[in-house]
Amino acid sequence: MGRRKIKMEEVQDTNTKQVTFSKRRLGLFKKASELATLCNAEVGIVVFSPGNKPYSFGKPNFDLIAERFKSEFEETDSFETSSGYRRGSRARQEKKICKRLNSVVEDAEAEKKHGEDLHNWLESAEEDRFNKPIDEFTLEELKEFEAKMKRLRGGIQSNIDHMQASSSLLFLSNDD
Amino acid sequence: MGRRKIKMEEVQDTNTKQVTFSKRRLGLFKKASELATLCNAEVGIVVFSPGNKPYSFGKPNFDLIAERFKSEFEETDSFETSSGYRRGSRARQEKKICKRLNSVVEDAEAEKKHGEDLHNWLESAEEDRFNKPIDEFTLEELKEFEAKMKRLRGGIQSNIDHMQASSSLLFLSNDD
DNA sequence: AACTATTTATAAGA
DNA sequence: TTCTTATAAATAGTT
Repeated sequence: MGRRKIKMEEVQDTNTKQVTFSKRRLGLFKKASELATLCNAEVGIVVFSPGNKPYSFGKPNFDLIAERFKSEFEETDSFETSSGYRRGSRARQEKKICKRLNSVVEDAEAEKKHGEDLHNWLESAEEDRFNKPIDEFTLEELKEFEAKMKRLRGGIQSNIDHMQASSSLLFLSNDD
Repeated sequence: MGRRKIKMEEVQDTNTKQVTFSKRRLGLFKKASELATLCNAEVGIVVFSPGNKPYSFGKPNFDLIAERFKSEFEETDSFETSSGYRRGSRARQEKKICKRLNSVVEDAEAEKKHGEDLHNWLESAEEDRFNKPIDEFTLEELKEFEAKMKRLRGGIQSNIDHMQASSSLLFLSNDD
C-alpha cells in the first residue's frame, strides 16, 4: 500500500516503526469511524504503542462503549444507566452467552464438514492418479482446491472471532 | 474505494448496510492485526453491529488488553458497580470457564497457523508446477498433504470438543 | 461468494 | 517532521 510491498513482520528500524505506527493508528481510527457512521455501529478501540502509551478511539464515545460492553453481563436490577439502557438479569445474560457458544459449536461442526468434503475430494483425486494414464493434477484441480482451502480457513478465522468475542464478554463479567 | 465514492452517512438500504458492515468489520480487524504485528503494539477492538451483536478483536489476546484497559478505566472513573452483592463460587466457576475459553481461542489460533502453513505449502507446490519440466505431483507430495490435512481436521474436531465442554459448563452454571 | 473498477491507504522519498 | 507520489490494498457496486 505504498511504494513497495512490505513483509508482515515487526519493522526493525525504530524510526520507521514509529512513523508506521502513527500513520496506521490514524488510518485504523479513520476506518473505525467510517464503520460506525456508515453502519450505525458502535466501535471502541484501545491501542498500546510499542512505548506503552495508550491511545483510544470510540464512537459514539469510548467510555460509553466500554461501559456498555462491561455492563452487558453485569447484574443491574436496581438501577439503570443514564442512557436509559436497561440490563437484564444475570441468568438471562448467561443464557445469551450460552446461545452464542452453541452457535459457535454449530459453526465448528459446519467447518468439520467442509474439512471432510475436502478430504473426500482429495481422496477421489488421489484415486484418479492411479486410474489415469497421465499422472498429474490439472491447474483447474489446483484452483478448485485453493478455493476450498480458502473457505476452510475463512471458517476457522470466523470461529476464532466468535470465540474471542464470547471469551471477552465472559471475562469482563468477572470483575468481583 | 469501490466502484464509486459513497457519502459518509448511514447506509439506508438494510441489506447493503449489512454487507458493508461485514466487509468493513473484517477490514478493520485486519488493519488492527497489521498494526499490532508491524509495530509490536497491542490492539483491542469492540464493535456492536446495528443488530447489537458484539464482535471483538484483540492482539496479542483480547483479554490481556481488556484487563489493561479495565484497570485504566476504573482508575479514572468513579462509577461504582453494585457493591455488596456477593458472587463467591460462581465467580470462581466463571473464571474457570473463562480460562477454558481462552485456551480454546489459543488452539484455534494454532489451527489457523496450520491452515496457513498448508496454504504456503500448496502455493509453493503450485509454483513448482510452472518451474518443473514435468507437470505433476509426486505421490510423496500427496501423502505429505494428506498428513497435513489430517492434522488440520483433527485440530478442528478438538476445538469442537473444547467448545462443547465450555458450553455445557456455562449451561450448568445457569441455575440461579 | 466472487469479481473488478475505483477509491483509499500508505511506504518511500523529498 | 510534514508533504508528495507511486504503488499496494480495500471495497462499492455488480454478477
